[in-house]
Amino acid sequence: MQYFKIYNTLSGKKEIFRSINPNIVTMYVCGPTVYGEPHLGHARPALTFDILFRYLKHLGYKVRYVRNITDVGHLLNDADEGGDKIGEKAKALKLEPMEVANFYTKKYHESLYKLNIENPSIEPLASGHIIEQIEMIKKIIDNGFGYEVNGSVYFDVVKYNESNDYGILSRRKIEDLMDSSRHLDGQSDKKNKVDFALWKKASSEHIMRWPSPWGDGFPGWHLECSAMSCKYLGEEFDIHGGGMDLVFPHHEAEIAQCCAANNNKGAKYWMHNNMITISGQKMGKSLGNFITLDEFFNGSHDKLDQAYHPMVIRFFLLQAHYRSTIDFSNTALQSAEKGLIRLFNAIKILNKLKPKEKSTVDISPFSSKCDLAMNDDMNTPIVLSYLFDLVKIINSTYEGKQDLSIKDINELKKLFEKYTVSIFGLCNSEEDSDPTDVEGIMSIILELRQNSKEKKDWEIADKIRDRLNNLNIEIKDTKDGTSWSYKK
RNA sequence: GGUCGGAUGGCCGAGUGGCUAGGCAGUGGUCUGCAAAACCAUCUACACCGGUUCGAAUCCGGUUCCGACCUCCA
Repeated sequence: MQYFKIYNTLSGKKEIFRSINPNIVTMYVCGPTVYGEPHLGHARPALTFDILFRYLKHLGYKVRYVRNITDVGHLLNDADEGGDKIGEKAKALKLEPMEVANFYTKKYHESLYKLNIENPSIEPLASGHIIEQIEMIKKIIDNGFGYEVNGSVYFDVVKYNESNDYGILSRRKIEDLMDSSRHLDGQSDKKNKVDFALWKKASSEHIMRWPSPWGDGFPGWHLECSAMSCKYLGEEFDIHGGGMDLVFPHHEAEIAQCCAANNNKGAKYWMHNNMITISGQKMGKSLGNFITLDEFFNGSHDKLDQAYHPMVIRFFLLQAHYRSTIDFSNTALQSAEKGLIRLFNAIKILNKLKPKEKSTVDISPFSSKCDLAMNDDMNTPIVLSYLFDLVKIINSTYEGKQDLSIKDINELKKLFEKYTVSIFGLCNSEEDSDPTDVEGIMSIILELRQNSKEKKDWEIADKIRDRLNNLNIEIKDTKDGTSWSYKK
């Protein structure tokens, strides 16, 4: 019996995953704030938890996967001042804030679709859950962990820490936070500088605003995830995911809010994907060194030598473990592209292998080795390394240097289908989407070329090859006849 | 400054006490009318200094360098 182990940030260890309810997994992942173009950094958590979503389903769980869209709140800085990001963008573009949010939500969806990332079960909007957030604030106040000042409501971290552990997730001590937190300019309404806003009073020029028991305002930084996870997954659920940069303060605050409101930490397992770096430094909006997904897909960014197919991006990310940083470079991406083509070619060849009586290689351990790697905190690079071992076997079988029985060939087909397509979501879209019978047409062309070759009419044979090459179709002459494939 | 993580071959990137990651690139060969692909073989490692051990890239201590979080961030 194999167990699925995942690294839990809460314990700092890999733990055996056991769902709260048998056969059902509830999972919440922090989605983007939709005020800018989706970039490579957004793709990492979306992909990490897409793999988890797919894998859990593979393990036989019914999964309810909630990934939010943040379309309100979030001030530009921590000093309780400045507009909110969406509002500022709306002002700059002279648009309604909801136009900004909708525009970038659509962009986000389009990019994830291209990356073959499955839709979550529920994708709630923060703006659609203001009532739930207000209700949660009321509970926090009633339980004595929130206080109102001048139309804003703050979370009393110091008081909370007396009976709970603020820092349980990020392993921080409140004394250190008191020492190191940035000094705020001007007077703050907060009792302590570690306190955070649950509700902010809207200044007169603030566009995004809602009525509340404390006056017109908008919800605080961290509240929406607590309110929405609770609404759709319950006070206690299985997995909460997001980028590592959200561990503190965002997820720490979420735990505090949930405990303060419901006396329950919320998620049992906290999972965090690492960052994407560019020349060793985090790729991020605030650093201005990010590359948008569209730019990758069409190659339009200065730093890019070429366009990269979404599947190449997907494969590139899967080649690293989700808890490692992964460094972007053109050479790394180009390597990934070639590797992916090699993988796809082998899958195609696999379907053409001629079975023999008996296999000369033992492929039986591979399936469980792949499962073992996946069960070890989703070690996708290791799974890929095994698949590439199999690529070698498939290719050498095609060359006639190895034999595979029909049983083993079918075994391999199942294995590649399971990992490459179902779990890793790598699809060779060019072949899947072709409505015409290209195979049939190609076999006619190749037959004619074969006739020329037999007559040693190299001119015709080469012409066919060159012309097809111009159409992005590559011809390969092998012992068993000629094969063809798309170049990219 | 505080907390945490990292340093692996030309590049990317796994592993974690003894046995090979894998991809890309390089080199030599096989195949081929040529080409491409593929196959076979092969080369370049575990930041530095100590220690533990029969044995360490892997454990322990120290050093250097890098990064993340401590403001919004995926």
